Amino acid sequence: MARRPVPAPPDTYRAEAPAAPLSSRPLYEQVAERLRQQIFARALEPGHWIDELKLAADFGISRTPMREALKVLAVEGLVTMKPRRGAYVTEMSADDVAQVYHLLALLESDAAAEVATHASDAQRAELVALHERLEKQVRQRAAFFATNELFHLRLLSIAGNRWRAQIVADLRKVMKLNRHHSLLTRGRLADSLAEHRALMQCINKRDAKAARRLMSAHFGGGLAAAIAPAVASTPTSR
Amino acid sequence: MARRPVPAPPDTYRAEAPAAPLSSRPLYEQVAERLRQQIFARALEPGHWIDELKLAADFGISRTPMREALKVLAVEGLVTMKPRRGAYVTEMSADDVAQVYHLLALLESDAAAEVATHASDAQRAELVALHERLEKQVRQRAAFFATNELFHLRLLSIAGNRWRAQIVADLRKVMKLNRHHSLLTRGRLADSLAEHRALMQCINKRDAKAARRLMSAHFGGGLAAAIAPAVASTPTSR
DNA sequence: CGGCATAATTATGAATTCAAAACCCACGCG
DNA sequence: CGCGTGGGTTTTGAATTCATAATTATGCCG
Repeated sequence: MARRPVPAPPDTYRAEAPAAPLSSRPLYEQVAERLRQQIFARALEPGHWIDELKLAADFGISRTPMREALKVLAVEGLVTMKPRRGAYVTEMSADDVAQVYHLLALLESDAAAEVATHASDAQRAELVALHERLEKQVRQRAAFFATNELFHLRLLSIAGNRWRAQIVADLRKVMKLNRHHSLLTRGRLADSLAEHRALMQCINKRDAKAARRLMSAHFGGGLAAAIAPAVASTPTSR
Repeated sequence: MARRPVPAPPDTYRAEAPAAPLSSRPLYEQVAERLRQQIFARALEPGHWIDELKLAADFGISRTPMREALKVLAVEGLVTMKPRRGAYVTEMSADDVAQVYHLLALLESDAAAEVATHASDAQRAELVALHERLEKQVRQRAAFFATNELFHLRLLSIAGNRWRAQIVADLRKVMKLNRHHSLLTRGRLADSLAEHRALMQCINKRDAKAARRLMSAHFGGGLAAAIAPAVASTPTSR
C-alpha cells in the first residue's frame, strides 16, 4: 500500500450504469471503479467470493480486464486474493478498523497542521465554503457525509503532499468496508460539526499546533462511535 | 495507496535468477518481485519505458502475467502507466522524496512510540540484538543498510499495526527509486548509529514521547543528507 | 447405509490471438 | 527547405483459447 501518485483525474465517466459500454480511459480502471462502487454499496459483501466470470459477463467484458482490476483492488486492500481460490471482498476486523482509524487520525492531523501554516487565503476560503455547506446539511445524513468527505479530501489536497493524500484516500476506501464506517452515528453528527467549526477557527488563526490537536480529537471522538457498535452488534450474525 | 494487509509471506522463492522457471505462488507476484529487484538495481531506470514484450520474453512468460505485475507495481507507485503508451519506471522529484520522507518520519515515529509503550521483553531483546548487529557493521555500508532496514521494519511489525507496516514498506520501496535513498552518506553513518542507540535507550526505558521525538529527529537528519545531493548533483545529467 | 475413491464439472492461471491506437519514416506539396 | 500527410510497423488493449487445479457429484465397496 503505498502509493500511486495519481497524476490527474480526468474523471469523464459516469459513476454507475449497470451494463453501459463505457468509453475512454483504461478499461481495467473503469472496471476497478465500478467494482469499488459495488463493494461500497454492499452489492458485493465483505467475506464473499467474487465470481469474476459472472461479473465480467455483467459488465459485458472479458475476464482479462476484470482480473486486472481485481489485482488492483487487491493492492488497495479492498479485495483479498487467495491463490487458486479467486478473489474475496476483504473483511475488516474490529482491530483493522481501529488501526486504520489511528492512521487516518495521524495523517490527517499532520495535514491539518500543514494547512494551518501554509494554506493561501483562497484555499482557506475554499475550506470555509465547504464547512458552511456542512453546517447547512446537519439534517441530511447522506449529503452531510458526502460533504464531510469532500472537506477532508480537499484539506488533504491543500496540504500538498500527494503521497499522503493518496494514502488517506485509500485508507478511507477500506474504511468503507466497515458497515459502521459512518463514524458519525446519531448524535455524533452535531459533535462532529462543532469539531469542524473549532478546527476551521484554528486554521484561520494559523495555529498549527491546535489544528493538529483538534483534528486528532475529531478522529478520537469518531473512533469510539465506530468501534463500539462493531464489537457490540454481532451476537446473532456469523 | 492503501493497503494490502499482506496475510503471510511464505517466501519460498529465490530472489533472482535471470531466466529460471520459477514455481509455486502466483506467477504475477513473482514477476512483480523480480521487476522490483530490477528497478532497485537500476537495471530499469527511472523515467525509462518498460518494454513488456521484451521483458516477458526475458522472463520466459507471456504478456498476461507481465501486464498484471506492472499494474500491481503501478498501484504501489514504482511504475507509472501512461494510457496507450505503456509503463514507465516512476521518477521521484526532489519534492516527492521530501514528501515521502516526511511521511516515513511521521509513521515510524508513531510506531516507535507504540513500541516503547507496548513491546514485550522478548521483542525489545530482538531489537537490541538487531541494534548490536548494526553497531558491528559501521564499516560495511551494504550490510549496514540491510540491517538498518531490517531494524526499522522489525520495529514496525512489533508496533503491531499491519496497515502502517504495509504503508511504510511501500514508501520505503519508492524511496529506493531515488539514487540517494541511502540517506546515510559518508559521515551520516556514525550519526545514524548514535541516533539508533539513543532510540533504543528510550524504548528500553519505555519512554514513548522521547522515542517519538528521537525517531523523528533520526529522519530529520537523514532528510538533509538525501535532499541536498538530489538538488545539487544534476547540472550535467538530464 | 456410510465413507472413500474416482470421474465430471467448474474456476483459475496463463498463453495465444485478434483489434486498434500510436509511432515512424518516407514522400509530396507548398 | 520545411511541414503536413499517408502507409507500414510497432505496441498496447482486450478477447479468446488452452491447461491445470479445485470442487462437486457419482458410484463402488466395505
